[in-house]
Amino acid sequence: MTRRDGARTIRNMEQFAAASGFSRPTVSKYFHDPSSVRASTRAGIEAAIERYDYRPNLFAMNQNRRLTKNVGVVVPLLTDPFFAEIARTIERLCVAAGFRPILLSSNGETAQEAENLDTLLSLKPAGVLLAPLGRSSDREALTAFCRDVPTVLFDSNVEGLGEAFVGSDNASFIAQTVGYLCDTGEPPFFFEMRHPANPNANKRRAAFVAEMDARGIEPGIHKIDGTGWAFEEIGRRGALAMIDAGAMPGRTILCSNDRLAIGVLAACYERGLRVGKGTGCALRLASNDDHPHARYTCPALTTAAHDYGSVAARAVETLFALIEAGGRFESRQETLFAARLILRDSA
Amino acid sequence: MTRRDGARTIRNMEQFAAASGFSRPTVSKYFHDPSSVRASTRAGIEAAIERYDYRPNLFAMNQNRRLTKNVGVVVPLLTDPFFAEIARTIERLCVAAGFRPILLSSNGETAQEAENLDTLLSLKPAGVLLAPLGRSSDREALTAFCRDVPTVLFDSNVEGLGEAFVGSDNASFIAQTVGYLCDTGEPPFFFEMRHPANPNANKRRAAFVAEMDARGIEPGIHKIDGTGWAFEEIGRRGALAMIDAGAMPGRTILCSNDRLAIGVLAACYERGLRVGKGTGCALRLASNDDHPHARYTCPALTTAAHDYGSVAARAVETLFALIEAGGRFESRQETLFAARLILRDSA
DNA sequence: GCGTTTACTTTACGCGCGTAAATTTTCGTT
DNA sequence: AACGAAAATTTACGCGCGTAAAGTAAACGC
Repeated sequence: MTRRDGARTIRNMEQFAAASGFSRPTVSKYFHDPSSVRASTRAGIEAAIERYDYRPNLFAMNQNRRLTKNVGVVVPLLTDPFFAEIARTIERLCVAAGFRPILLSSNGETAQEAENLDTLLSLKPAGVLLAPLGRSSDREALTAFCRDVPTVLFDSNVEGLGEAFVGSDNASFIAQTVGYLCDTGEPPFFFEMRHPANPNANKRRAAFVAEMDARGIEPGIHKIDGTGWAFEEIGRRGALAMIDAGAMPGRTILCSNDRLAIGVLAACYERGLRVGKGTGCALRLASNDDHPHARYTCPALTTAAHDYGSVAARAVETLFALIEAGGRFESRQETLFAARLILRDSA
Repeated sequence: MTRRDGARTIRNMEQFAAASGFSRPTVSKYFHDPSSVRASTRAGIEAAIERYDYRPNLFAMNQNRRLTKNVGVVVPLLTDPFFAEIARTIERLCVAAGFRPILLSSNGETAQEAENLDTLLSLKPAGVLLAPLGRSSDREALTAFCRDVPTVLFDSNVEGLGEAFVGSDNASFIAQTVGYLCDTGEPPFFFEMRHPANPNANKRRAAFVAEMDARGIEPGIHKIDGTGWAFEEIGRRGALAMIDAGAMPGRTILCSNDRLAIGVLAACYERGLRVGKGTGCALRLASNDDHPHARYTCPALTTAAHDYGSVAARAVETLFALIEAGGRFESRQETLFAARLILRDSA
């Protein structure tokens, strides 16, 4: 016997209703929406819940419901603290709104992402918040999923997918970092992966080129090899190769994202290159994202910060609006939040 | 209408059984355990699954099952990459064994941990892998939960709770780091939080004292203030205070864990103290855990590594054995894995 | 070829709850 | 006090599947 039931006398809603002195349909209605019953009734039922510690069977509840109170949350990589943090915020907001968030990570793998959507499908979620892998997503699978489930994309946009997108304005990130770097010294060159997994990376590169063009400066870009999601290691190796080959295009680096920058910092340290804005420093390094760890690198990373809270809040709000609208919007909404420049010691 | 069903003709197992040419009970049996039907039958059903893309309703399946194929995985803080990584490994193993892992984070909060267990309870899991908060856990709630659900603890042990514990041998961590530091230079002093949230911290301190005693050296311990799970910031502030007060008991630091060490490194950098084993270095710093980030600190962190893989694998194995044993072991099993010393540049 | 085991089918019931329709009770209002 | 609206109750059925029992068909050993 796996489960060892105590002396819990109440086994189902029928018995609970009898014990609490109300009818089962009324109790059912209460559980569906407590505010749908009279205050006195509500108080009575809640007292009975307290007394008997009863909660309806989750599986039976959802079986006959067309849409459940489940909300799927899919992130590309949960071991990345950035996504862990935003997921945590989203979860909180969902719970506060009476929904049950189900957090899934795609672990950077196409197959896992598709599998996650498959899992969600069988959980009949009221809606899904999806941060797609991006380039390596199975577009067909995602499209099919979005046809069946009200979905709001966040973090990474995939054109036309889902009913809405909420994310950060990559141009704003680049404008601020480039602006700061140019105003305080030598213009930066852009450091990124040759084949970035994330669509934001492409937007950032384009924004960088545009921003430099607008300033009449030739945009320098250094592309490094490597695939996958181990960005720190990719950044480190790319930086080591660049340094050792004497191929550094300048002395001010703007990394596409913080995780790459963390790797670059490690490489610089290994090669004895001091990073920072002081006189004894060999180069300046700035980046984008304000990764939870950016505060604790050596030196602390100057970076453009996502508006975490706003992105998470708006994504959740949008999903709820979508659910109430019946799962479809007139047109696909895109919301972008501006970055906030965080000045630290690296540049 | 939220869900927009395509032309899927098969709506339930009845229809699927008819279409596949087998009876519903046989199909039901197949889904419960594919190996329980004849190979030819299995092939036929699988062909039909392929053709009709049918999957049984999750909620209806679990409603009448005493124990589901769900397995709960609860970690104290998912934004900590250490837990994210171990959770990822555990999830993989569960899926491979045909179980459905449900990952929940307690976010460092007592109430959230209790809530997670409550959520799991309603999901009728076959078993649960629980890494408790430790000191701040609601012991009563955990005890009640373990009475109802087969539970294996991991990472943090709580005496007497759950049917088994799988974790790392803190004494082995300390023995290796202390041994190395003592053999290669000045003996270390121990750097830790005054009121650590995690029980492993207490074991490590005790092991440190014992190890130093065994070597006939007075064990120096520096305790810092701070509560919560923002260890990097706590470590940083503690180190800044220590440095600025000139209260550093020595020039070799052994941190209780890597996240504190990361904060200490940041503080040292801010104060211009070079960390490492070279001649120009002001102090050496070693730590415990081999946090995913330890490779990318500046300098890279010398640390004692958890045997991630073994802990995860054994925890999962133990849980499956527990489930097969009917949810109870004769006696509470405790399995500890030794640490592996990772030499990098910080000491 | 027989008997035996194993696998499958038929039949039937139950799980716990959603939910609709019709009826009765309760409440707030004039 | 009377009345209409709101809320609760009664009754009844369905969801999709688990699962037990009894009977039938297929596979196996010798």
